[in-house]
Amino acid sequence: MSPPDLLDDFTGRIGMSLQPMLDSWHAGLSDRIILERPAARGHGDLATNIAMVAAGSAKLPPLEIARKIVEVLQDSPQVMHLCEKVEIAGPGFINFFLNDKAIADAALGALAQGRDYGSGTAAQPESILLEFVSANPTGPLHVGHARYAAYGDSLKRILSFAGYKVGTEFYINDYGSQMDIFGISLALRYAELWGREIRFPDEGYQGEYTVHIARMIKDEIGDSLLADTDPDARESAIAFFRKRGCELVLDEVRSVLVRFGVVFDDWFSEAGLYQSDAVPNAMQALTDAGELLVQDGASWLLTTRHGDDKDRVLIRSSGEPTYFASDIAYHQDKLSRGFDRLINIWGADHHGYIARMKAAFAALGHDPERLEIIIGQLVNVIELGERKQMSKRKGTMVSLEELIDSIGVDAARFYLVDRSADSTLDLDLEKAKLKSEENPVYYVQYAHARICSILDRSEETPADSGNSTACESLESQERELVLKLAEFPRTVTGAADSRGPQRLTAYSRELAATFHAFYHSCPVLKASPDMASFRLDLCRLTRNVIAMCLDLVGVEAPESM
RNA sequence: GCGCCCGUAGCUCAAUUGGAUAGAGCAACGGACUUCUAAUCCGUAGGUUGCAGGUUCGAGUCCUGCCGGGCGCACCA
Repeated sequence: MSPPDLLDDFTGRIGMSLQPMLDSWHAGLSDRIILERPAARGHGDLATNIAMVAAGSAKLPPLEIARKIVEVLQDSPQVMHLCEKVEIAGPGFINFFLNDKAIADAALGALAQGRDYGSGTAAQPESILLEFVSANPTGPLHVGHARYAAYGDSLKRILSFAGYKVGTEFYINDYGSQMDIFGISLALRYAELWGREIRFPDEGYQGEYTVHIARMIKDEIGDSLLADTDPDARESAIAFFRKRGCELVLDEVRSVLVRFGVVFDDWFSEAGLYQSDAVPNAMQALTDAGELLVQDGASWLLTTRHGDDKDRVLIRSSGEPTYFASDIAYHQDKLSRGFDRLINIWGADHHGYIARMKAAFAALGHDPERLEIIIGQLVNVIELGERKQMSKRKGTMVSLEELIDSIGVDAARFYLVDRSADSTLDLDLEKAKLKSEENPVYYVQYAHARICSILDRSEETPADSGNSTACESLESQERELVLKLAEFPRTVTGAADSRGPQRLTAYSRELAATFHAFYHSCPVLKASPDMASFRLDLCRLTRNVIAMCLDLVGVEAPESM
């Protein structure tokens, strides 16, 4: 159990001092009552809206409540010994001006926690299965997948840091008609490599990459399947190309993701579901629950009972199960593995699928709340000022590989995760290349490198960390830095709860800016010995927090630049 | 037509889940390197948060209706 950080500690002290009075007003300490850093400097270091919130149940004007609260706080040593002064402002805010000693102590307390500072804040540390990317294995990943990979992986890191137990999974859609088309496309490319005339079907995968894959297969098997690749090719040959092509694509997908810093705990094959009884079992469970209806020769899941706008086919009249059928079986499997919550990250083009999936959960007797679907908006590629539709089939796309090659992993990940997932992202690769040196990631990394350089030049060793005596008097930039550092635990909580990694990149920029300002006005190594020692501790803490922020979004924290 | 997402500074985006005077970066302008990393800092300028109502002590944030953009609405996956 790590000690509470500055904000939590102070909140606790206020709460304890005010409890009796709040009880008498039947107000309680609801989560609407917040302690936060006010935007304006003149409003103190910390502020609370408690008087305004309590006004409702106390049936008194906010300002009057605020006066009574401040009276009580003035008599509370545990609050006042941290404060310079307390004042009432605006419609009833109570503003706290902390004394320098309290601020300096907070920094040393945070530093003492090392890599645990800000971690383990989850209110209920549930176990979560996070599924993302899950691209069809019919070609390389593109920048759209890159966005989900960066977002999902950052979310995994953040949730884990916050104390959740998180598993990540890539669902391989290696079954169904798209795979058949992929197999046929490869067979045709293969024949083409042997000099045969081919006519490529419109719905085939025409991207250049199919040639490379076909060549790899050709090198493996020679001409042994050539006779089978005519327009009326034998099913077994198609099956071979489908399977081998899928394996080769997955090898590439896996390795480019590793390069991108994204490693999945599990890869789950849809085709594998069909090698077990998972799908029939799920159908049976739905039949037993009376949720299935046979009509027009097909089996329908009555999802309208659970809020969907139309019922959905699970088994076609041909007897073939739909994608939805195997997806239900897949989610049954996920639940059977004991997760409290399933989070799926889907592209915006799948949002229409949410209602039916949740309905299936309800039909199986599960609480749909356990399934959380995050919709990530799409990435548009801009070329010569024009929006281009990305299509794997036509081969018109910017691959993750190209993105990494042109701007690097750090800039790419920071850029992709630096904006909320629910706004569409336009990516102009040429512009991104030109502008990559303006990427804010370097601003943050530079602060880290700067600190490392200072620590490197100082006489102190890592063993001196945290041994400074708290300063009695601080410069304003020192106060700002500590207060900014004090926001880190809440930033992590906010990022985890709102599933918003961009909170961390935004925070890391603010922290870097605060540090750079501190750097310019507060010399570290040239200060008097006591002061130098304290400032070195501030540097260590800042370095740790920046490194944690960057790590939480999968970006390196370099020691020099 | 119905559903989901978005609309904030010239551009790209934030905004502590409803808090006080809406903030950063880029672009523009003016300053600071014989100094612990100038990939930095300090300052100036830039806004009716798409529009109109509503809810309340308080709205960029919540509700309703418009306008504009994106994405969906299969016995495809």
